[in-house]
Amino acid sequence: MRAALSERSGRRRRSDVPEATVARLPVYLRALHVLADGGSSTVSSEALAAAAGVGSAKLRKDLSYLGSYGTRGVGYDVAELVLHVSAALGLGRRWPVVLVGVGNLGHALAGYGGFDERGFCVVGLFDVDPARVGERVGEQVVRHLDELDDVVHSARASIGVITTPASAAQDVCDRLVAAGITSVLNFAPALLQVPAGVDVRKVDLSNELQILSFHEHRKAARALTGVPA
Amino acid sequence: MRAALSERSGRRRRSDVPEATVARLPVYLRALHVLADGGSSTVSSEALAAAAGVGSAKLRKDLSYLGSYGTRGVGYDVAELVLHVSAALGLGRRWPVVLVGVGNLGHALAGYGGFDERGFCVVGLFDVDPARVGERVGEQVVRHLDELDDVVHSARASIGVITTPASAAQDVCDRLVAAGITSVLNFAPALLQVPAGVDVRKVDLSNELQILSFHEHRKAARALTGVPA
DNA sequence: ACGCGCTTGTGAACGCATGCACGAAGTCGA
DNA sequence: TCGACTTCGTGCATGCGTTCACAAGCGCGT
Ligand SMILES: NC(=O)c1ccc[n+]([C@@H]2O[C@H](COP(=O)([O-])OP(=O)(O)OC[C@H]3O[C@@H](n4cnc5c(N)ncnc54)[C@H](O)[C@@H]3O)[C@@H](O)[C@H]2O)c1
Ligand SMILES: NC(=O)c1ccc[n+]([C@@H]2O[C@H](COP(=O)([O-])OP(=O)(O)OC[C@H]3O[C@@H](n4cnc5c(N)ncnc54)[C@H](O)[C@@H]3O)[C@@H](O)[C@H]2O)c1
Repeated sequence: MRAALSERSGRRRRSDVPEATVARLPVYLRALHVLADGGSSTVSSEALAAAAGVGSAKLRKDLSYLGSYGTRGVGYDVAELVLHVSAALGLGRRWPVVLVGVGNLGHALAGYGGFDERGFCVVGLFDVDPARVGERVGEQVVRHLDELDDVVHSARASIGVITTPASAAQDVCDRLVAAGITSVLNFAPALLQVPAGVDVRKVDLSNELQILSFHEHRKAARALTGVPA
Repeated sequence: MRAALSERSGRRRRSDVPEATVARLPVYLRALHVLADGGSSTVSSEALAAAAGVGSAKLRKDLSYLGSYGTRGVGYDVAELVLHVSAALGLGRRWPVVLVGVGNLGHALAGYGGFDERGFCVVGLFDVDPARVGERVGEQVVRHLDELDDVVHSARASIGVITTPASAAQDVCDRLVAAGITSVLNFAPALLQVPAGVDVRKVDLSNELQILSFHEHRKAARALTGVPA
């Protein structure tokens, strides 16, 4: 019998949190903040799970990847858990974010206060349209895209948001990566090509609507054929 | 061939498409449109998969849930596949959509032309703020929320979008459901409670950023400790 | 001090999704 | 007409994620 706990690839290490769990941590964190504001000092996995809209077993397993921060027979200390989840998400610091494409959607995002409340702050707005450059949006002034490198470097930003038309998205993405950005949130309906080490998340509102229409379609079909109540 | 297809529960029926596949169909559809605009009349699973950013085996399996619309040795007919995928997504018709909460984000969505291009049309904008009601946004005039029932009923809308503050989201959702809406796209950071038969999809931009910051955090930690190369 | 009830943390079973590998089926050229 | 080549459709194995169920652990009341 050879080394039982091999650290061969494939084995899950201590600090290795499953992606599905990572995607739920922000939900838990928000639920915890609501509970904290409501005056709760401790919370059971059952109650927190209900507040987050998941099963309690799933919640416990998710939190167990971060460590053993609960007390058996009691539950979790809300304030303490907020700290641990925040730490896991890297929210111990405030992340500078740059946004490119200050159009319809970019304006809404730039003026949104919710980001600052959750650990992010916009340090730069960029566009190429001369009519946009110089415009004041929120606490920032829209800069020309050519200034991207300077701002990213001086603010040490590593997160970028793309709200340009799809046709410009890949080019903008390349410039973001060249400037040092290593995480991209993309609202344009385009598939971005990035080098290894750079993360991309895509938010596509049309996709969401089409997924809904798929289910609507099935509901309507089912109402006619299968189950007439 | 005998009818060996039992319709036992648990068996996957013909029209039963896995949820993960449904979520990718809009991506394929968009890629197909790009290819069609580019002049391609047929496309192989390999090429379409590359355009959609997935593996070719996954793409073929996904499409196989809709039927056998490919030609071995050739590939898929682009125009034909567009029709089949559109049909599966229920895009044979144009879906009327109502939007509640014409603030920062609501304005951006209401003025967005991309929805109309993809099978949806906004048939009503609603708010409770007297200052907003009456304002012209895009091709619509903002109505008071009290008119929701009338509009939903007369336009036969079944899809609703919520862009109100989180505190009002559940109340607005209840009113949407009461008016007859059976699919909700929610941008407010709140967990919505809905009766069975109503679908909800949530889009939370802060969550997306926090997921990115998790990975950024790990990258930074790894750069210091593990792999200095 | 001690047992009782409550809740966590986790091993194990299960189910879904992904990736591989290949037979089936169609096209194209000779 | 036929054979070789191309690509689809899919059974199968693998891995990931979810759910179940329960022992371990902690606080509290007696
Ligand atoms: N508006 C919405 O509600 C909405 C909804 C879903 C998706 N989207 C997507 O978000 C993106 C932006 O949408 P929008 O409505 O804000 O469009 P928009 O045209 O109003 O804004 C786009 C902005 O990007 C700028 N831009 C263009 N090319 C650029 C470049 N190369 N570098 C920097 N900036 C550049 C333009 O000057 C403009 O200000 C689009 O891809 C759209 O499909 C928007
Ligand atoms: N703006 C953004 O970029 C952004 C980003 C992420 C999330 N969000 C979320 O989207 C939602 C809207 O954001 P926003 O920036 O547009 O806020 P906003 O305050 O600009 O707009 C909210 C609108 O909803 C209306 N409203 C309030 N209560 C209502 C009710 N009961 N019925 C109908 N309408 C009502 C208000 O009158 C206002 O017009 C919020 O939940 C926010 O957290 C916004």
